[in-house]
Amino acid sequence: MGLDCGAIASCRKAIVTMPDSVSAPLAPPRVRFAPSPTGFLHVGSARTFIFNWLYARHNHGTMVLRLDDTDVERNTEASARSIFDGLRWLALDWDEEYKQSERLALHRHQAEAIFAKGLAYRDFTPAHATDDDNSSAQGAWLFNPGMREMSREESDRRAASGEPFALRYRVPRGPDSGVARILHFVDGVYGAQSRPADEVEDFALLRSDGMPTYHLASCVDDADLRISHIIRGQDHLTNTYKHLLIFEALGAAAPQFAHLPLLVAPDGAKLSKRKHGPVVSVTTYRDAGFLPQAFVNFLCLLGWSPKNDREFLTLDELTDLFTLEGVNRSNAVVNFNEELPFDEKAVWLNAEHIRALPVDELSRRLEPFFEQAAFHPTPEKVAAVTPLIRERIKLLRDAVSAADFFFVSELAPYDPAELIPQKGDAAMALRVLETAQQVLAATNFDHDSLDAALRGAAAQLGLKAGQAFQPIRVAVCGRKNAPPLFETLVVLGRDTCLARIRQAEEKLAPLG
RNA sequence: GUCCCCGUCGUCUAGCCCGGCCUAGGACACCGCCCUUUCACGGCGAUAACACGGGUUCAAAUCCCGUCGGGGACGCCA
Repeated sequence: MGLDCGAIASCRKAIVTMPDSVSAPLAPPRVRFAPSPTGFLHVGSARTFIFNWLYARHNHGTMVLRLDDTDVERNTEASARSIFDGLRWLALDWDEEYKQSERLALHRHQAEAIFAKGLAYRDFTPAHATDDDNSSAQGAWLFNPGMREMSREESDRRAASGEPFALRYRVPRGPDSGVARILHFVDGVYGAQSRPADEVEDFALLRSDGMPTYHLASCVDDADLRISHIIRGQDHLTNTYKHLLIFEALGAAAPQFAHLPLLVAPDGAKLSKRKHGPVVSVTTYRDAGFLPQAFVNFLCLLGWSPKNDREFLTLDELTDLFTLEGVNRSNAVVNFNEELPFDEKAVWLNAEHIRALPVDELSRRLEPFFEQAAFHPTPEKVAAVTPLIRERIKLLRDAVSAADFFFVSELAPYDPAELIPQKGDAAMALRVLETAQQVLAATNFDHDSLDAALRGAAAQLGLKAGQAFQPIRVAVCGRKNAPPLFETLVVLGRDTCLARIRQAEEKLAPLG
C-alpha cells in the first residue's frame, strides 16, 4: 500500500505491557476518556470523564486520558489547552496520558494489516463525492458501487499510479457467505444488543490523505492500550457494531461496552455549543463560582442514582457508591433558560457544598472573586467576612454582591427611605442613628458588648429591636438585606461604622 | 428514508428485572406556616407524575402487543 511504517518500531516501545493475565476474572479495569480537541470541555464530556473515573477508582483500575486528535483540520492547540483546563478544575486525576497523533504509524500499520487480510478495500471515489445523496436505491449507501468488487490487480495498479483512495472496511454481507451475520454484544447499561452485519455500511478506516479515521484510530488504540471497558455516550451505541468488526480484524478481544444516556437541553436535543451557548462549557460553571465537587456531584445525579435517596455526596462517597447498574437508560435534561442560566439543582447542591466547606477553605476560594471585583482583599479581611456570608451565597461569585460593603470605601448610593424602620418615620430613624453613634463610640467593639448596648438603647427609645436595628443596618451596609448586625459592625470597625452613620444622617435630614 | 434507544411530578430520580407492602417514595423549584434584628440557614406542611390503547392476571407503574411522542446513529467528524 505504499505506507511509510518506519516509525512503527519506536511507536511500539510505548505500548504498555501488561502481565498476560489469562483474562483473570477480577483483573482491574482499564478505562479511558478520549476527548477530541475541537472546542472547550463540554459538560457531557465532563460527565463521561467523571463516570469513567468513578468506575476506575471504585474498581481500583486505571484511568487513561487520550487526546483523539486525528482530525488535523479541526484540532487546535487552544482547544487542547482549554480541555486540560477544564479537567484540572474538576480535580480528578488520570494515570496514563496519550496523544493519538503520536501513534499514527501504528494506526497505519494496522490498517495495512487489515487490508492484507482482505478485510478492507481501496475506494477511489473522490473525497466529498459522497457527501450528499445516500438515499438512492435502498442499500446502495452501504458501499460505493464498483469499489468493493474491484479486482486486486486493478486496485494495485491504480494505487501505484498515485491515484488517491480511502480504505474501507469490507463489512461481511449475505451475498458473501449466503447467510447474514448477526453482530451482538452485551452493553453494561442497555443490555443485550444485536444487529445484522448487512445493515452496517462499509465505513472508512483511512482517509485519502492517509490519516486514520476515528473508528480505526480509536479501536487500534483501545486494543493496544488494553482498554477493558469503554464507557461513553449513547450516541456511540450503533457505532459499536463497527468497532466490534475492527477489534475482530485486529485479532483483539473486544472490550466491554457501557453507554451512558445523553445529556439534553430543555428543548430535548443533545446539548450543543452552537444551539445552547456557553452553558455547555464547564468553564462557564467554574467562572460563575461552582465548586468542582458540587459540579461533579450534580453531573453524577444526571443519569445515575445511588438508589438510596441521598443527593449530597462527596467524591469519596460517589466513588464508593458508583456502579454501572445504577446508571439508567433515559436521557437527562439539564434545565436552564435565559433567566436561570444554571440548573437550579446544581445551584442548590453548590450552596450545600459551600456550607459544607471549612471556613478557611471557603475563604481561600472566595479571594479570587473579590480580586476580580477590584476589592483588593487581604486574606484577613476575607477570613473575617466569609462566615458572615457563607449561608447567603449559592455561587462563589455571589459573594461579590453579598459582601461589597465590607470592601468599598464609599457606599453605593441608596434610597434614604430605606433608613426608616417599619411603622416609623424619619424622625425616629434620626433618633436611632443619633443614639447609635453615642453607643458605638462608647462601647467595646465585640459582639456581646454591642448586643447588650444596642438592645438596651433600643429599649430606652421604646423601640423593638427590629425597628431600632434597621436604620443602623442600612446606614452601615447601604441596604436592608445583610448579614447579622453585630458581627457586621465588628468586621467593619468603629471608625467606618461611625462615619457611615453620620453620612446616613445627612441623607435623612431633607426627609425630616 | 433505514436502523437503534428511551417514555414515573415542571426538572433530577426511587420503584420495574423477581406483579400485591404504591391511596407511587425522595430531591430541586414554587406556595404557606414556624424560628428570627433584616436577608439567609433550619424546621414543618401543601400542590404536582406512572404517555395512550389493548391484552394476560384475583391483582399491573411493574409482564406482552400496538399507537403516539422524544432522542440518537447512518461522514474520507469525533
